[in-house]
Amino acid sequence: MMLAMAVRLKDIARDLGVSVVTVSKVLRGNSDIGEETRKRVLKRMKELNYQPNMLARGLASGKTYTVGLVVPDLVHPFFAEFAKSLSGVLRKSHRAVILASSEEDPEIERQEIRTLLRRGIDVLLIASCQPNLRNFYELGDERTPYLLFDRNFPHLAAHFVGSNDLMVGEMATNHLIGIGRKRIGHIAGRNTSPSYDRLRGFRDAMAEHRLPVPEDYVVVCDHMEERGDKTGYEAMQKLLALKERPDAVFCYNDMTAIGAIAATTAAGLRVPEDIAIIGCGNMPYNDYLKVPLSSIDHGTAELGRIAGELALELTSHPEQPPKNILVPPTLVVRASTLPR
Amino acid sequence: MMLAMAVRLKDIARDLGVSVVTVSKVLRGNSDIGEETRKRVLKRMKELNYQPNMLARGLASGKTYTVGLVVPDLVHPFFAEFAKSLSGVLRKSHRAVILASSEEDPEIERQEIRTLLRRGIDVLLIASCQPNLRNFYELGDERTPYLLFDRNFPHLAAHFVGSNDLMVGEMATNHLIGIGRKRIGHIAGRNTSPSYDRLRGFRDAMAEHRLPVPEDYVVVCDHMEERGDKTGYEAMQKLLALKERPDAVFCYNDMTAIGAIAATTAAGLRVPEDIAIIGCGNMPYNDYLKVPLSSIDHGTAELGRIAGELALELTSHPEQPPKNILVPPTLVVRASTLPR
DNA sequence: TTGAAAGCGCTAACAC
DNA sequence: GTGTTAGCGCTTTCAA
Repeated sequence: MMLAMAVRLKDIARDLGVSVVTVSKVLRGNSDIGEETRKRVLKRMKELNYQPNMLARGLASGKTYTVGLVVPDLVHPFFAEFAKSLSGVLRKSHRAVILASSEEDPEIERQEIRTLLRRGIDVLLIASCQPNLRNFYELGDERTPYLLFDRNFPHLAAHFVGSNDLMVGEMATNHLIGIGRKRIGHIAGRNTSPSYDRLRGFRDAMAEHRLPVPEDYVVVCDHMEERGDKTGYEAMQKLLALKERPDAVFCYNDMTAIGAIAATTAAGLRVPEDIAIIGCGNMPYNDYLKVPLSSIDHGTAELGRIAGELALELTSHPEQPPKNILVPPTLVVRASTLPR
Repeated sequence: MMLAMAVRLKDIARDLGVSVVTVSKVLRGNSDIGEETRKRVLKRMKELNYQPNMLARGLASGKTYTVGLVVPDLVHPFFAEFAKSLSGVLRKSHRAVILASSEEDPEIERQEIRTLLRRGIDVLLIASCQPNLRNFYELGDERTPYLLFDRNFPHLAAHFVGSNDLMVGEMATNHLIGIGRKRIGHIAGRNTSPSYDRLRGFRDAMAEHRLPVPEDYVVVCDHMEERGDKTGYEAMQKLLALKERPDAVFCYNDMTAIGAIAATTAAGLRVPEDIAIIGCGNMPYNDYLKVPLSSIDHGTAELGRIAGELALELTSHPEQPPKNILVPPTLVVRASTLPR
């Protein structure tokens, strides 16, 4: 088989007796080209199956048609689905996604951001695992626009796309109150805006119904994402050990809730009769669990779509005031929070 | 705040009164540079936080330090975990991953392969959703080495990394036989090498124990990945409708098995007492299901690691005879296949 | 040990 | 409409 070297604009120009610039203009749909020339060029391009070299184009034009994506953990269904939805949007606009996983490690995140910038991405999307803003100073020095998702930094004037986590907390809590529970606990995350906001939503809803939240009814944990079931199990044990234990618990995410349910049944109690439990994320397997798990769905695919569209907009109009897009969540009720 | 333009080799060269070439050599650790010069250059690079422009480097050298990854569905935990593990390996070697999702659509896959090649990746990793070899002809024309994973094409002399799916089928089936089952069915996939191989393993194991496999005991399905639970549910209904229904079923993957269990219990039968069911993939939530699900674990993280290492090797030695690396699976027993 | 020259494949600005 | 010139930031080759 003939192994053809990659075809270049130069080859087409030579074949047709025109200049490289003319060919380049046709390629980019530039209008100041004669109809006849355009046809000949396009024909030859097709014949040779010409594929533009994006490195060269990027170097010359400063636009790479590439988007950088940094997630804390690709295995977490939320980030996987977000990435999938995002890449679908970008594919339609002929953008590629360079993927980086920070493994919830700020130092790796920092390194990955650097690597991405070196590659000349047009825009960066990041769900940062930083507890502070350090990694963003580096970004501040660049002209590359960026967009936060899932995890916000209110003090950073940056674009953000995420679920409305205040509503998540309120919605979950109001649902538990609505099925007649009064002693409601919360297994919370740490150091991320969804953690803060869901907790705040929880407190707001409780306050509104004049229900007390004893200090030890809120268990704050690390590692909600990676081994959430273990985290949830241990957190729930603390709640069960309280003198007056809760009759309902709102868990930061579904895996934590699964662990919490396991701890509850291991202690000889029933879900939802003794303790109702709700999670967040609405994982596809929630229906098939030992106790089908109620959850707050934050519309992951839509988040990915919106983030993709905003990212595209930023590539053409980088200098615009920060947008803050919050997608409202929805409640999905299953057996784990059925009324008594 | 000072917004610095990106630092270039030229800037460092000017500051130090040396040539760009000298700086470039220091950057790449070239040995023919004086110790004194090297130190000065490195110092200045650090001071200015120099980051090489990978586009320019790629264009000039032909090496991009970038790997292309094409998966059929990023949301499937197997591909998500594979991608995570792979990107971990590549990060340590300062390679980036460009991610493309084919959505199980051969035409999208074809487009994505083209896009990746335009970007000058050093090596391509792909779990192809093609039923045939069409998309690979394009690859054959290029000098970019590529490596198949998860899904093999035996007639294509290409590198492959995957689980030993023949063993997967045998292991699952032997386990079901080992707990005393004799009428064993299989819910199978279509058009992919894991489907063929698991089916073959199933048949081999049955034949070895002189157990019959009636034709309608093998239900071949599409869409095992995306909505596997629905697929499994419907396939299981067919098996349940048989005059002599199976007393055990080996399902292509865990989601299918979950659907199969749902269909079984919906029909008023018990798992595992009436029908034992085993899946494949060993998803993290298998422990928490209504019926904890036995499964074959194919060591996804290790597959990703191995694929990453082979990919790196291919970037330095592209022309080597195709390797075929099969990782042996392991059996994980849970309640869904406990002996009566 | 260092650097000048050439070029990777493309685009931007401007002349014709 | 089309082409010329210049250059993106880096590497490669080869001469000094």
